Parts: sequence; structure tokens; C-alpha cells
Amino acid sequence: MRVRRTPTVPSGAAAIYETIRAEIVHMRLMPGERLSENELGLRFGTSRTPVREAILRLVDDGLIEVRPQRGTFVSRISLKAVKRARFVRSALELAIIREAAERGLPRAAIEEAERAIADQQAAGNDARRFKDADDHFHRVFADAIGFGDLWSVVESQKAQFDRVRLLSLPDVTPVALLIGQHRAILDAVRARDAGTAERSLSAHLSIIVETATALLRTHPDLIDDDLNA
Amino acid sequence: MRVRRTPTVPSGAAAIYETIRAEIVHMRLMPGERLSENELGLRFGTSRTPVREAILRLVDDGLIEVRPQRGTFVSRISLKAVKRARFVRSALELAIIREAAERGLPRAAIEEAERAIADQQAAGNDARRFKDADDHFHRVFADAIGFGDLWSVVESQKAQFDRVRLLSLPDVTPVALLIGQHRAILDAVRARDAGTAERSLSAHLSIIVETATALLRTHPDLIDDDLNA
DNA sequence: GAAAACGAACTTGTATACAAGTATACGCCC
DNA sequence: GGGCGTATACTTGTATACAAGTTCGTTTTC
Repeated sequence: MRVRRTPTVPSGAAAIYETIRAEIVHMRLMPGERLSENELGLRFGTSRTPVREAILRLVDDGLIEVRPQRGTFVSRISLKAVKRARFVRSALELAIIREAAERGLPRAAIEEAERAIADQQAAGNDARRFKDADDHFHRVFADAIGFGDLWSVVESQKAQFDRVRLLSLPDVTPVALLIGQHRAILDAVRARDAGTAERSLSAHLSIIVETATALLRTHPDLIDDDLNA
Repeated sequence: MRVRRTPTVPSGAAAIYETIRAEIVHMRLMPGERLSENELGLRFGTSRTPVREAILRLVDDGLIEVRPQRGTFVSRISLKAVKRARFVRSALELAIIREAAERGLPRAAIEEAERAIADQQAAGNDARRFKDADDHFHRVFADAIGFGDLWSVVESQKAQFDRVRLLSLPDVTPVALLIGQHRAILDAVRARDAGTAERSLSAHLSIIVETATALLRTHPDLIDDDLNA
């Protein structure tokens, strides 16, 4: 367990970045919402400078938009970005799962994945806890196949539709189905069955697109329908 | 053809970023070389502020390392980073090629790929021109399958071993072999043969690892042998 | 002569000041 | 009352000033 040096109001550009990023991903800062470098500086007890550095990184992440001399805004959920992010994540995680199934995983990794599934079953209707456990499950494989820090790459894409997941859980997405798919993926990796593992994961990841387009009806103000733009 | 507003000494954070990035990737700034925010500011005719913003982005790209209060340095070529980047790029481009082969490509894209191969044949021993044509070939597929800007994702990974390619061309890497592989890939996509396309691309991308480890012997000062660290 | 300690000149990180541009609100004119 | 114009209060982008820390050279002392 990592200990934060400053429990409530962390300062320093890196800490500010993490804080704002988490607030966007967890929808405490809503898509389209306006931000102010000055206000954020006041809130974190710093000047604009470290706030600005954090914002610039979030722009690269596609989570914030800066319109010069006009304002800084939390990015709306872009269907185009979701589509691209899903393709990238899917390609990456399918390769990871195939590698895991072909080469096999250490026992510790298997057990960690089991724990993640158990956490998910225990999460019930706590959307955030469910999401954290879901992340944990996927992360186990990325970390275990020995190609270095692959999770950060997945994460950079994932941010684009984490918000979709939070909006949709548990109303739209059938929670039991997701858990069942995780179980199928893990069992296939255990059995060293790469083909089945890939098919299970593929089905698992394809849900997000349907979810996003479904949300377009319920939350049109939060979503940028830019697919045919 | 895009026209740069300022031909020789572009200013503004974004332009500075592009300039420094290109100089690192093209090995005009050597791995391990020390940089100074002040000097760069003088060179671009700006203050440290926009230089700093550019540097922060390059840190995210893994091309620059900043050691607080100690200095800013061009990252050495990390074998670990090369291994990870190759995995990511491979996963992504294989998915792209499969998609292209299964769904087919518009005629314009096919012709553009043909042109890229011709450029490569014409490049001869001009390593930089060869590399640009190589990039162009790969980019055609990323742009053509309709999942948005996938090339920028490939590019962010590619930067890690573009320097390896430049170091190795044409001494280590057999140029004719690379061109032949491009031809095989394009022919397979044309024939809508996803399996062959994938196998050809896979062979094409796997060369980089052997190349990097080979360079470890000839350029030990530029390469960080951190695989077993 | 050698070693240790001090100091000056760098480094990056942050705070503040200024410049250029935009939106809004208020007042004036019709 | 409605519309237009101006002024003011914002915004981000850049420049400069300050703070804290590291490195390296010099000087002093033994």
C-alpha cells in the first residue's frame, strides 16, 4: 500500500495531475465543465504554474481541452475517441492475453486475478469499487507477461471510456455478465487455451461501444456525437 | 503539403516540442546529452516557460529525463523500453493489418502504399529518407481503416526505437529484406489474406529486437542495458 | 602535498508580473 | 423598449523573479 505524503490537498505538479485526472475519470468533474487555472491554484495552494503543467498533461491524455484566451474545459465524451481507444485497447489486451495463455502465468498472478474477481462479486452496486476491481483484473495480465509497464499504455486509452463505464454501471451494463466473462477469460488462460481466451476477452471489450451509443440517448449533453463529423 | 509559418526557428511551445523531438529522433541530439532550459530558451528566442512545456511532453514520451536540480538529459536507448514498445506496436499494427486485410482498403490507400515502397527503393543509402518512406508505408494502413488517428499511438511507441533504426541503417539491417517484407505485406492485404499479412508484418517487426541487441556491442555508450535490472 | 571545507555558479521548481485576446455587462443612443 | 458600442473583468500564453538544491572549483588548513 502506497502512502500519500499529503493526505487531503496534495501539491506539486505531479500530484495535481493525479488529483484532477481522478476527478475527471470519476465524474466529479463533469464533461464540458469549465476549469480555471487560477481557481485550481487557489484550491491546491499553489500558483498557476504547477496547475498549468498538470493541465497540459491532461490535454495530451485527451481529458481536457484548452481554447486559448477562452477557457479550459473538461473534454466531453467523444464517440470517435471511444471508438479509437477501444480498438487500441482491444488490440493490446488481446495480444497480452494470448501471450499469457501461450506462455502461462506464475501462480501468484493467477491468484491475484482470482482475488480481483472475488472483489468484483463483493462490490455489489458500488460502481467505483466494481470499476477498481475490474481494472485490477485486467492489470494482472498486463503486468505478468514480462514486457514491462504495459498497463500504463492500456490506462492511457482506458481513460477515454472509464467515464462511459461509470455512467452505465449498474443501470445499463449487466454486471453479472461482466463477471462471468472475467471468469471465462481466467479459466481459458489457466487451461492455456489462447483461442478461447481471446474470444472471451474480445466479447468482453466489445460491450463498451454498445454502451456508449446507448448513453448517447440518456446523456446527450455529456457526449460528443462526432462519429460522422 | 503543410506549410510551416516560421521556416527556420519556430517558437511557441508546440513548435519547440516538435523541433526538439525531431532532433532527438534523428540523433542530432545524442542519447545521454545534456540539455539546458536556459540555452534552449536563448536558441528559440523565448523564455524558459515554453521550453519547459515542451520538455515536459518529451518526458512523457520517454525521450527526455529530468533529474530535479541536477539537469535535463536526452534519454539513452533503453532496451527495456524498446522491448515494451515493440510489443505494443506489434500488437497494434497486427490488429490494423488484419482489419485492413479482412475489410479491404480503398484504392487510394493501396496506391499510396505502392508509392511508399517505390520511395524506399529510390532512397538508396539515405537513411533518413528510407526511414521516412518506411513510416509512410506503415502509416497508410493506420489511417485507412477508419478508426481515427491510430498513427499517433504507433508513433508514440515508435519513437523509442526510431533511434535504433537510424543507428543501424544501412550497416546492420538488410535494406532489401525490409523492402521485400513491405511488398509481401501489401500483396497479402491486396489479396485479402489476413493470415499471410499478419505473418509478414510479424516477421518485419521482429527484426528490431535483434538489431537493438546487436547495437549494444557497437554503441554501448548510447544504450542502457536494463533488461535484467 | 593532500584533504577537507567553503563558496560561487549552475540546475530545475515555483511564484509573480505582464501581454494579448475574448466574453460579458452596462450604458448610451435611436 | 431595442440595439449597438464601449469598457471592464475575465481567460490563457509568455516573460521574469525568486527559492531550494547540486556540482564543481578554489581556498584554506593540516
